[in-house]
Amino acid sequence: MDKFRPMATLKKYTTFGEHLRALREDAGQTLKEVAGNISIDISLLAKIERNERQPTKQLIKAVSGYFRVDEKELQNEFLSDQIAYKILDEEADLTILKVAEKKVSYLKTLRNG
Amino acid sequence: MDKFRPMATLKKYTTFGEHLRALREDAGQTLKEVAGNISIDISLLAKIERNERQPTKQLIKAVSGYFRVDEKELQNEFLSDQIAYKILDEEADLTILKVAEKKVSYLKTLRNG
DNA sequence: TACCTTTGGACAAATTCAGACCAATGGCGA
DNA sequence: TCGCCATTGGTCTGAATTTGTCCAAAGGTA
Repeated sequence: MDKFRPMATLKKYTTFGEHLRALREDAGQTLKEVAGNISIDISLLAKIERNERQPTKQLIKAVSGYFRVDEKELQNEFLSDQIAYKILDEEADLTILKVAEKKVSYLKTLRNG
Repeated sequence: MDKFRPMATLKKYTTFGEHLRALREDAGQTLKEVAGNISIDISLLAKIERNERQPTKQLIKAVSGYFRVDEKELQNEFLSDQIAYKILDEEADLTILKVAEKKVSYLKTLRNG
């Protein structure tokens, strides 16, 4: 335990990959260590940390278990990433988020009768 | 012109497909007519109207041109659909939209320096 | 130099999905 | 009821996308 290492978890994460990397560095582990423990290719894990590959649900489950963090939280981190990147890709206006929110509510009430 | 037909455009659309269908019905045209004019399979157009297939950008451009509506508007309709469906699929909380919004803003400022 | 970690590229495997085709269903007028 | 036209439903495939693998290259440190 290095009590002087700044905790990356204090930082506000902007992406899933950054979050994952912070978890690993806070634990003071290498890519090889983590990859070995969750049975994944080192290079793939590195790419996921750099957001060059998307994590599968399986991987999110594995890393949240391994680092003892809430799985749902990581899922949300990833999901909000996807939405943000899509909006940037399409150069869409942020107002569509409000539209999407209304659609969700509406579609939910439809399903529940 | 049937001045007594209720204009579906007065309705609040919930999905891209509904919007597209309303445009067609307001114009009083059949699937065959529209599909023929924009060179697309009838069945495919029907599925898109029922949200069983996703429109390509090409198709969005074609129909917005054909019905003389703003292309960007239809693109946004589709994009917000995608986001809404994703949230429903993943059973995610609506709060991730706020997170996504912040991520977009942050990533934008990064790109612009 | 030797060693360990991370990054990068190329490729194979797997997945995903629009689009095509045709059969089946539905509605409506004669 | 029959015939016609519009819509829907099911299956399949070609193509694009993307994960995951492997290995080489780069970077850092003692």
